[in-house]
Amino acid sequence: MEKTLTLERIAALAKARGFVYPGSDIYGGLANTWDYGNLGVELKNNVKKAWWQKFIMENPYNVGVDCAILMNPQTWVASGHLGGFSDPLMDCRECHERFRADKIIEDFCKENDIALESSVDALSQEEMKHFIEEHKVPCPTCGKHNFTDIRQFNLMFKTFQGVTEDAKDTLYLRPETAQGIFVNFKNVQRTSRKKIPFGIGQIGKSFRNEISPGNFTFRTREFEQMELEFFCEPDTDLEWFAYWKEFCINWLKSLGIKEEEMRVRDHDPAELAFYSKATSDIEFLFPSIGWGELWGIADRTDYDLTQHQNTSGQDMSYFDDTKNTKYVPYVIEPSLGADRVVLAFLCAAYDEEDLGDGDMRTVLHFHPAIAPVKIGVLPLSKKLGEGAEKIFMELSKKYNCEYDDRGNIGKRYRRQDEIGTPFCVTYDFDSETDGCVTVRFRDSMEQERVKIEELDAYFADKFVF
RNA sequence: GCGGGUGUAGUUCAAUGGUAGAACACCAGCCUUCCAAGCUGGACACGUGGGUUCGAUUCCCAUCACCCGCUCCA
Repeated sequence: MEKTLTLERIAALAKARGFVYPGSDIYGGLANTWDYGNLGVELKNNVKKAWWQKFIMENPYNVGVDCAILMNPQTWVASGHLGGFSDPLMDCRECHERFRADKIIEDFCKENDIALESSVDALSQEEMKHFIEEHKVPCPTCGKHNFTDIRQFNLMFKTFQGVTEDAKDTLYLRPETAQGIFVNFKNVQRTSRKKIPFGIGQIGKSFRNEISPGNFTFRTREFEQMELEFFCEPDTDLEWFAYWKEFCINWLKSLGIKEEEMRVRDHDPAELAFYSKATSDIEFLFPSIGWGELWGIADRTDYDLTQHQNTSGQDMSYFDDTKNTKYVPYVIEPSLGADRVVLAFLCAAYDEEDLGDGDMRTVLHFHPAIAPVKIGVLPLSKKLGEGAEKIFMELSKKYNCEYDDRGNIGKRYRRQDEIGTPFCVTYDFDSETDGCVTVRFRDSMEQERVKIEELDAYFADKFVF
């Protein structure tokens, strides 16, 4: 079973079968935008549904929200995105490589034992530029000293509200869904009557002006997140951190991600974002890319709520009436990229099976719960259309089905295999008299006879997870 | 963003300074009827915009997109 699967092959299949197309195709495209096609939208919706089901619907702690993408800019002042969500970049004019000014200074100081009065992060752009000129800091790659000016690269998309493009009307597209949850913490707590610990989940689009997106849908500037902000008592945060880490891993496993395809990577203290006390990434082994982050689980402490409390002047604390104490809750945030995890499921499902004698089939072994098409309904012959159509109409009320009467039956099975349809129902000449159909399984290629009137009950438990 | 490469049907590949061919896929009809590649017919392409030229898919420039590398990634 040795084969080198590449992202390119996945992207090719995705485009050919209607999972994902390049965005704005007829205008020559727009870099790193992708559109989900007829099958892709089903797959993605199923994945989102599966997340919502386990994290919100079935979960005793959590409730959901759906917040606006545009928010009062004060939100980003409080969250730190307006000040800190940018990198000071400069290029070497000699070798054309690009560096982060703060990184270069940091490394230079370490190497030459120079002690800065304050941390590099505290330096302004001017001061960094000045430092680099004064010390004739060399380019780490070519050793020369000929840099461009420092340019700030803010990762937030800017836009304008109203008709005039005035600075005071500047808005930002949210770079994460989390802040919508934080600003609504009091609202949701009150209306849901939840007691701590409890969580608020959200699925929605976010936008980041990444310097270099790429690798198919792995990193795009517009992407969808599935985030949970779980509020708990201070000092219980590390327990909940472990709890949710386990919960997320189990969710992935239950939908067919194998243990050897994922790993957990704990950030070391130096790597932690300023708001975080602990962070673990669940990574997936992508073809071409290698290990890539799927799910970031962060202990955000009381950072966000405190920031909003200070910036807005609103009380963000919670009163625990069993213990008669008041505190700003701590937050555990498992944040999952929807497009990323869809890509992971696509990669994990992809298989090319050698059936011997040069016969090969491409199969997507999706878990039935996320398969875009649940059941293929196939009349053995076109002449059997009437009976098959009736079954299709009936099953379509509950499941996304596909009806196909073109070409021979073997070809149609292969076609369904290639888009990951777990079951095919074949209506044949005997069906007319015995009232049974053949149910054929994608993974084993085996089949069994089922009474037409029992199909409903037969499929009832096939798509749960 | 920088350096290098590539751009012809949906896909994989031809050819050409003067009507762009094929295979697979697709559609219609016939045959067959439970695991792809039977017969007949059909639709579909020179990424975009300029320039040179009597004439450009072919030569030149720009642009866009993709691939590889560097960089970056809350």
